[in-house]
Amino acid sequence: MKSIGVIDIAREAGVSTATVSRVLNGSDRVSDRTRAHVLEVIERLGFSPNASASNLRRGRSDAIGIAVASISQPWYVKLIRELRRAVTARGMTTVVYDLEHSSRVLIEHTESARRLRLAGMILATGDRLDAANVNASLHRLAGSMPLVVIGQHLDDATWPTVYFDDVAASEAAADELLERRSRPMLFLGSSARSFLSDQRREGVRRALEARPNLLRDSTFIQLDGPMDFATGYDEVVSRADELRRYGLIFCVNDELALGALRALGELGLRVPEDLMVIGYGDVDMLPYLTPSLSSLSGDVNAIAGDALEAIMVGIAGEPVFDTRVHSRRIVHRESTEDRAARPPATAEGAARG
Amino acid sequence: MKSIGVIDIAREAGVSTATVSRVLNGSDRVSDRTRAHVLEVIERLGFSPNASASNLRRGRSDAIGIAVASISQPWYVKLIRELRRAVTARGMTTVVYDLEHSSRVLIEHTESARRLRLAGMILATGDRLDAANVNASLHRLAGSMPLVVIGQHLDDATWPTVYFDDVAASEAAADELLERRSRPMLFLGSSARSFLSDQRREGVRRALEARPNLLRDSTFIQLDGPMDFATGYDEVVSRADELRRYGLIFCVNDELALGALRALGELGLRVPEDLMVIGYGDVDMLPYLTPSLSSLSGDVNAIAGDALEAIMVGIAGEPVFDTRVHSRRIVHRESTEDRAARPPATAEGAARG
DNA sequence: CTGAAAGCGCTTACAG
DNA sequence: CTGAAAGCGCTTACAG
Repeated sequence: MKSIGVIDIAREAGVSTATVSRVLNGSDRVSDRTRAHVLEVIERLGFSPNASASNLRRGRSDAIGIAVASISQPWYVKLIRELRRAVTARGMTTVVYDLEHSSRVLIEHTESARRLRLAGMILATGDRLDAANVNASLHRLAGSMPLVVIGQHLDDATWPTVYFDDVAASEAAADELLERRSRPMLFLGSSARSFLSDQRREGVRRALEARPNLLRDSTFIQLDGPMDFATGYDEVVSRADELRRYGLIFCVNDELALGALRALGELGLRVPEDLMVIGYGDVDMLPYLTPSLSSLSGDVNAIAGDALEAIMVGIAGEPVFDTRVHSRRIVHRESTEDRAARPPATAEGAARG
Repeated sequence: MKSIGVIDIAREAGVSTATVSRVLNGSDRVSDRTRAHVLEVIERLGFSPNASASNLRRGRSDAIGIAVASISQPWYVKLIRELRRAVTARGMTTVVYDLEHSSRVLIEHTESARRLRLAGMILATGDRLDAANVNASLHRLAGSMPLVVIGQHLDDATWPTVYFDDVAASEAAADELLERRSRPMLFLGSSARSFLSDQRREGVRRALEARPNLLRDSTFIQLDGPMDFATGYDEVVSRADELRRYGLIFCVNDELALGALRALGELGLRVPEDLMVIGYGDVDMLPYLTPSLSSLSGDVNAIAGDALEAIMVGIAGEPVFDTRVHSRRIVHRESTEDRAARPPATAEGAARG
């Protein structure tokens, strides 16, 4: 079936295609009477303007790309939704890209975004972007459209960056927990592929550096595979013999922490009495675990607001800020409670964390 | 900056734009020598073909839309990834739409898909699609491109449908659990807005119908808000006084079940000794909870395979099957274990469920 | 194997 | 406020 175009609408309405186009685009250079008539015809014929033709003629798309490290991580889903809400409110649209933590997929998506001539791209990932092929793709992308990166600053970036200071957040959190319990730590999950996990480890290391005897007996585990529930579980179970050396397990994300929690339970170790556990990201389910999990939380809306401002200013062709840094806060729940024995479970209202 | 086009490539390579286009599209009507030369120029100038121009001229996009009820639910994320993998392997691309469980967003996205002249749309949701405005959008969409719906069959559907038989799955599961523990049930989460939750309740109801005395003392809770961790928690806490009446809490999704689990723990009720708990969806984290959560599992790949076949056949313009039905299986973990006292936690290897 | 030229469906500067 | 016409950057039927 041949689909309906502006020509069909123009003929049916007895006007020119220029007028149809003006109605479609909300131009005020159309009389109310003409506009109403044209809209009626559009509605009646079920006309939907061809976005390719429109974008081609205009020389740009009205869509902003949102690429995130993984849509299976709740923080990124919140970010996508907040950005979509804000972008839609400005009359533009969004295209979502799930990078699946894969540099191959990242490169595929950046090429796709270039072909689509998107209005701009917001890229949010903690995975390293400095591999040669990824870096080249990013620079090519930034040469085609405004780009904003959320999560990490690259030395050779020509684009604005918004991120959390995870070194400071980790150091502050580790410091606070070491004050409470002066014991060695097990750090779970730095990775050569993840920029953020490096930052998080670095912060913890700094806190331990001020306590050399604890640093000596602490362990930093590097993970090369996925950092998910199974890995958190496996890593803890495989270290069953040495766990009593530590006072805290510090995980680079909440998934690892949840897996660790399960493993500790199976091993008969109590949380927080024997070992405290803390994660990163503060996903929604943490208050509902038993024990509820503490985590380092980062405000989605603050980041989304900055990214949106940067991309809009960039689209307008104006100069954009270079870098914006946000801070995280620690959210204490049962897994880092300072207690010798568990209080009555209902007392804390932990589910309202 | 004016971006590079086929004309620039043609001039630089000393060929016509027709030849450049043939190289871009992998036509075999180009000599190897010419092809290599043109590709070199494309690479050197960093040329990226304008998708709008290409789509406009071809009259179609090579992108398939994938719209899911919510990207915060892991099953849908798996579906998206499996579909993307398969679509990419066929040389096409995907566009992801997150419906956020909102009919308004669904309508926005279907209109957007029509404007983009997508090659086809795969829509996966358990939310009701029979409201007048949603239904009209779907029929308009199906009039514009091949459509496949995953999750529910509508009587007036003109498109193929793939779904799980959740009535049968719920009935079988409830039956099995009632055999083990002949006690009334608390069913959590049917909703006027969710087709799937209706199906799931219906299956449970049928299993109870064969046991009238249990049916009489069972309770079916309708939820109008979100069906998330907080709701599962709140609903159980607010029924603290009556919980001992029940032998099982049957939840329409895993999120509710997790919230319920936490609430039961706070109330001092043991799972599964006092109450069994089962969810729906079998998300990855369930084996790592304490106790690990039982759930009804559905195979993503089988559904994705059928949906992909249907959309591809539809794009080819050939007749497509009407309906394909898949079955779910129950995955037993600690929360439905038949036991009087908890065995040693390490015994079961639950984390490998 | 290659090129000249038409045309996909819109939008917009220009003229009235 | 409205219309005639050019043109966005590709692809493809046609001719050679």
